[in-house]
Amino acid sequence: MSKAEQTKAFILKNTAAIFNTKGFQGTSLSDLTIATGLTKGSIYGNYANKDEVALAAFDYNFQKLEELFTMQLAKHTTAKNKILAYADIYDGFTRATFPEGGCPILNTAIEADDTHPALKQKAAAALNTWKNNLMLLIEKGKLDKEFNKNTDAEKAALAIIATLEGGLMIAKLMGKSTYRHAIIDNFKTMVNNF
Amino acid sequence: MSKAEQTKAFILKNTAAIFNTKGFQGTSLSDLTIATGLTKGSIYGNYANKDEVALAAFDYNFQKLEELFTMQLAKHTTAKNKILAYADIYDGFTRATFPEGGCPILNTAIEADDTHPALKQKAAAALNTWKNNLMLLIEKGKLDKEFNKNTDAEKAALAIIATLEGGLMIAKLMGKSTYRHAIIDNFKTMVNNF
DNA sequence: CATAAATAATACCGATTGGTATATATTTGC
DNA sequence: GCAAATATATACCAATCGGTATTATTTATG
Repeated sequence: MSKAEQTKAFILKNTAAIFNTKGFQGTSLSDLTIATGLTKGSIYGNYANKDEVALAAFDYNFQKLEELFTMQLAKHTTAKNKILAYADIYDGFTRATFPEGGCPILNTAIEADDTHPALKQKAAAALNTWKNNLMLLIEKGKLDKEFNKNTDAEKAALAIIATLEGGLMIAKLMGKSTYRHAIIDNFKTMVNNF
Repeated sequence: MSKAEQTKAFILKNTAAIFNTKGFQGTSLSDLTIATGLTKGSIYGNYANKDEVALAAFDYNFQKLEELFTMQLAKHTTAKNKILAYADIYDGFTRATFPEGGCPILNTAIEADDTHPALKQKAAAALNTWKNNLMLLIEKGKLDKEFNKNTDAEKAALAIIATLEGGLMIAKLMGKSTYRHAIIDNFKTMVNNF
């Protein structure tokens, strides 16, 4: 890895969480220089502008999320249990393993949908990836007789994402663990009914 | 209504949608002067600072949302049908009746949860109001034998909000009407199982 | 109609914004 | 180990940020 590649990675590692917490608009160039210890000149030597850093930061954050998903899902063998594992992941969004600032897809979707087409597209692509992975799991579950053969995989995948993201928003906003548990319970019931 | 009260209302009417679309950080004082045709001096004569305008704008947006809810729910008599009416409201979030920029609770929750305690608190209070209204409806539905007497009203209310808000995010991000319909279908199924 | 009080416009403030041209280090290949 | 290429820091830019003191203009009142 060349020096430039190292620095680019170093910048992402130290700023991705800031973008996910403060948002694109809320993150300033000086936030980036403070977090990295680098100067503006150095950052702009590696990225063309703030947009490029933000887009790369989104990729970084989404990749971390995917790694977390992969790791947690690997603990289970059946399709249904793998899907139920999302409950544990989102239930534990306060833990260090979960990206700081919450779900990057949700955060980016809400901030960028009316203001930043490039970021919006990134979020949309990420959500689509997630949806497709869920659909594959659901189809597998149908083959293994864990889910009803009449279950619409796409519909189910979208319902899962909506429940998790909406639930995450509520849990983070209200800070009540009873709410979080209630939502998780409902999620499990839903999955068990597929 | 005094001149000052008129101007304050005028400012809100012309800027609330901007805050809901661009967010608090994304909305500048000059956005406000352009949208109102007033000068900075005039705006700061009616509001102490940008925060005060933003907080009032949230109240304005949430009130509009409540009016929309009230109007649509009034079209139905039974508790279950009133709850199902939320599907139509959120399904039609692209229509002029729905606040421009999406759901103010969702938008504010995501932007402010880690950055702006006062706005976060407004969003939390709004969500709590909504949750309580839903719980009353669910309890009524239980009395009227529309819902199972074992249904946990709070759990059900939280599930409704999570599904709607998560679904709204997906629908707005992806822009696919089939996704929107799939989420609405799932919502209806969920409510029918309460 | 005159006057006082309330409201809005003007003109300004320092700080910060994202961004760049240039100079200085630091790597890298030979 | 020395050049050439690369990477980082310095110093600067105009524009905009949120905010304010002061002046001008309305508006209400006696």
